[in-house]
Amino acid sequence: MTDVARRAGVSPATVSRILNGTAKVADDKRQAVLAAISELNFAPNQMAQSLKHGRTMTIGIVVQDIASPFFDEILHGVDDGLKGTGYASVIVSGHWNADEEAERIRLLLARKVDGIILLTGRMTDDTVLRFAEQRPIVSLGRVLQTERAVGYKLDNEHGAWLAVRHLIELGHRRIAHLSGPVENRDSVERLAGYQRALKEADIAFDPALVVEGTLHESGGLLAMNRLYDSGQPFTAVFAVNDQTAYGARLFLYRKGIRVPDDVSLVGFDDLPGSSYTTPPLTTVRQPLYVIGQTAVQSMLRLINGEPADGAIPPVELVVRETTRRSA
Amino acid sequence: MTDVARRAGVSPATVSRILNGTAKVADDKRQAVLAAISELNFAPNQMAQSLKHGRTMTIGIVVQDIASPFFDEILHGVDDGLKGTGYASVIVSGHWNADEEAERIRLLLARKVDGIILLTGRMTDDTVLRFAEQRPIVSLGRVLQTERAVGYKLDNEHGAWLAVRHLIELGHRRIAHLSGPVENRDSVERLAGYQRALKEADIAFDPALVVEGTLHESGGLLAMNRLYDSGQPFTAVFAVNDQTAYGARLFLYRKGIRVPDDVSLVGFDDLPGSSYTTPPLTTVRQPLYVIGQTAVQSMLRLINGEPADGAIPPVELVVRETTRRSA
DNA sequence: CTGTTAGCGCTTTCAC
DNA sequence: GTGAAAGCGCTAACAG
Repeated sequence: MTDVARRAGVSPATVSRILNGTAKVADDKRQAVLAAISELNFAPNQMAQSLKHGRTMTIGIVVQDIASPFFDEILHGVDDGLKGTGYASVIVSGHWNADEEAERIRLLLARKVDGIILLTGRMTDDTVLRFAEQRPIVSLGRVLQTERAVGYKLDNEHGAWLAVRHLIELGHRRIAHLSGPVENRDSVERLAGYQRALKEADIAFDPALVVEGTLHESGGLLAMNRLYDSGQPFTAVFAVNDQTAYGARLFLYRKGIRVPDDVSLVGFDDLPGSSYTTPPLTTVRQPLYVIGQTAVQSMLRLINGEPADGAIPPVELVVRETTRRSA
Repeated sequence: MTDVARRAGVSPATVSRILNGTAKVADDKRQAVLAAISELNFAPNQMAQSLKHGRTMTIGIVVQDIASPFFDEILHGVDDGLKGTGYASVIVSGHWNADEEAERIRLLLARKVDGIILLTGRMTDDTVLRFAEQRPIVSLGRVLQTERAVGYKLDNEHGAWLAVRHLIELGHRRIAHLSGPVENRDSVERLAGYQRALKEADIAFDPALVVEGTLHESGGLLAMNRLYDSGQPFTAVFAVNDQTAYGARLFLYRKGIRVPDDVSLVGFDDLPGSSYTTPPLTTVRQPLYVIGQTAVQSMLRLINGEPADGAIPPVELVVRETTRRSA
């Protein structure tokens, strides 16, 4: 910048003023500076600007798994939300581990990100709130509402209830559930929704019909395998998420059990791939992309000291082709 | 840091020395400083360090689509490769558009990233080389080998050849190809591999059997639809990538055409989801994860002024359950 | 309107 | 071994 100033015969301050439109500058000097800038191919050092201003124009995103279609779709929304704002994002992964998550957040804090978007995870709300003292935090998967932290929560219980009620309306009574790990909040909430739907239909809850998976395809396959081996009769399966459903689907295929002719299958998430499975998966849609966008908007408000609410569209049932009336 | 120094009764310089192990410090002072650090919950401002050192410990990653399983898997490798190196990544998307790509790179450059990893894209090699004058660049999908830039290239032609030869060995003669956009290098190389395999087997190339898709599921479905409507007989389909194959698979399902009983299907990429399609997809495996890791390692070498080669494992055919002997 | 000056938080000679 | 001082590239307050 000093070079530019010298070349244009002005002071660095003037160059700065022109760059930022901070004050009026005589036209001839402006031209000279602009010329010098392009000749020198100059671009301001954002790092120095950040040091000065105390803001890095960077926001940190904590996902749990960087190669998951679930987080991907949210990141897509985040990316689009950030577009044109001048902010960039640095993405780190907590790998579903509270300690690692905290570690990564400290990393982001050391980098002086202007805010942190936390996509689910295993940390306690207290820990999150403590971090929020340093930087504003927007978090998915928890209910938070302070000056420095807001949280969004999907209605997992309701979503699961929608899915199971759909199955019940189709005449199914023996409805199995491939659940997620008990440590996972979303999973237990979905289990609760499953149970409520059964109860409302006066169907007795049978623990033998609930098998725990891992939220991944492989876990879904294994869980389905165990359910099958248990010999329990069932005509429908509600999987805790789409990936679990994919795994279950494969097991069923291997056994020659047709979907939906022999058993109906419902997932949860509506991942992008779910409209292209064979057959396309009936599932509960989470507005992943919108969640990402909304999180960014809230973050921007928080950064500017404005209040942020946290309204996202509700979950909804998407009926495709893996469910049908019970024989 | 000044606070820490004051509290410990030493100079800021000493604190710095302890933090970085730059020089020997008396043990009592060291204890005092360490104590002060933890009492004040102090962490050095990376921004200031960067300003001083001229390196940000950040590397920029340019993908083309942030919600694609293909880039995701590479990013996964990148993320793991970065682990423990002190570097963080900022990911931006070029959306398969040369101008946008250049724009994003300029953004990264303004942020003073220490290097840029370019995952495919539409920019010319010349443009890349010009950017490489400013920061080291590792690029996927092009052949580059200079002091400041290295490139990796998958053997698309060979991969496609493997896929089609497999089909031919199974007795197929009428093998259709769902291709990608002609602007896409990878796609035309795969088309070339398809043609070479046919030629080697003395099967005449029939342009009517090649239909262009978009590299996405929807394009695969449409392309398959057009092929079907054309009335051309075929017993096997080689799709330019897995996503195209997924789309094709769905169309076939809708028409009641069985895979692999009625038609065989091969993809390209071996996305994580491809082992869980119904049935699991035969495809050409690209070592996506390893590519990501390798790119990081090369970047780190480049940054340190060391030479970097660019060796990645070869593509290989993964035979699963969508191909079978022609009737 | 514009130049001078100070300082963001850290590291690194250079003396002592 | 340790402190004082200068400086990374920029911006903002203060004079003029």
